[in-house]
Amino acid sequence: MYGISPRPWGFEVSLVRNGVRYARLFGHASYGGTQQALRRAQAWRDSIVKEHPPVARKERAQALRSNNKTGEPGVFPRLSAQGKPVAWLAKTYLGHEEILRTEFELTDWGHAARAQAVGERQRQLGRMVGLARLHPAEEAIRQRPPPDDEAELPAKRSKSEIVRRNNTSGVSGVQFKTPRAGHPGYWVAITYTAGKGSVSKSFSVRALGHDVAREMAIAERQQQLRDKPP
DNA sequence: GGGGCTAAATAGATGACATG
DNA sequence: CATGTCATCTATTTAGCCCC
Repeated sequence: MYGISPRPWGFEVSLVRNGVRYARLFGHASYGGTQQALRRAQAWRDSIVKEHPPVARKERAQALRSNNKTGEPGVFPRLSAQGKPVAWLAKTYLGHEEILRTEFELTDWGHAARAQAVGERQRQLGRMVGLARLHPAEEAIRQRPPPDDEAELPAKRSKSEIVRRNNTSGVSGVQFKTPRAGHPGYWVAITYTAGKGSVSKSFSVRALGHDVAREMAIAERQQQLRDKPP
């Protein structure tokens, strides 16, 4: 479930690479069930992970932080109580149990101490290996070959195909209405197009009968979807 | 000459809000 | 109501620094 958060309506995938967020939603209504939505979410998550491997640790360690004063990451002076530099040092974090550190005292090196530290820092970086470890699951995902039954998953359904929980007709965009008590009612087909409002057509039960009106409304809805601009 | 604490940066997880 | 976007919280990594 790495990078995937369960939602009441399905799953959300959200990953960040180099400051860019890659996020996508996989609702079970859109993807034909919880299992299929999860499979899709995982496939997409895997593709993002493979497309955007993390930076090399070595590279990341070179980034200058805002509190850096020397202009060289990992290189800084050791100051005396009076605030005067007494030595320059190079420090690099290789791992919890291995932190490299070398000091170049001014008494030994004079003005060359700083340059020595810069050079030493470069040598230290040479020992830093691997990619930034973002999450234990990352490596496994990058190795894993894509599943071969990917194509068998149902295609994403458009919003207009989704039958909502409160739908009474079994067909999205088709509903039965009774304007007032005693009225035989009518079937309506309605389709919404973003920015353009919606078109609708009604089919009277009094004129057509219940079943015919319903069938015609369903047919009308399908026609509306065919006419609908993208 | 280190040991160890801490701040800064980054990214995953999660909740709030928006939209059709 | 279902889906989409954004903000915020939290965990991890590691440079910078203090102090013995």
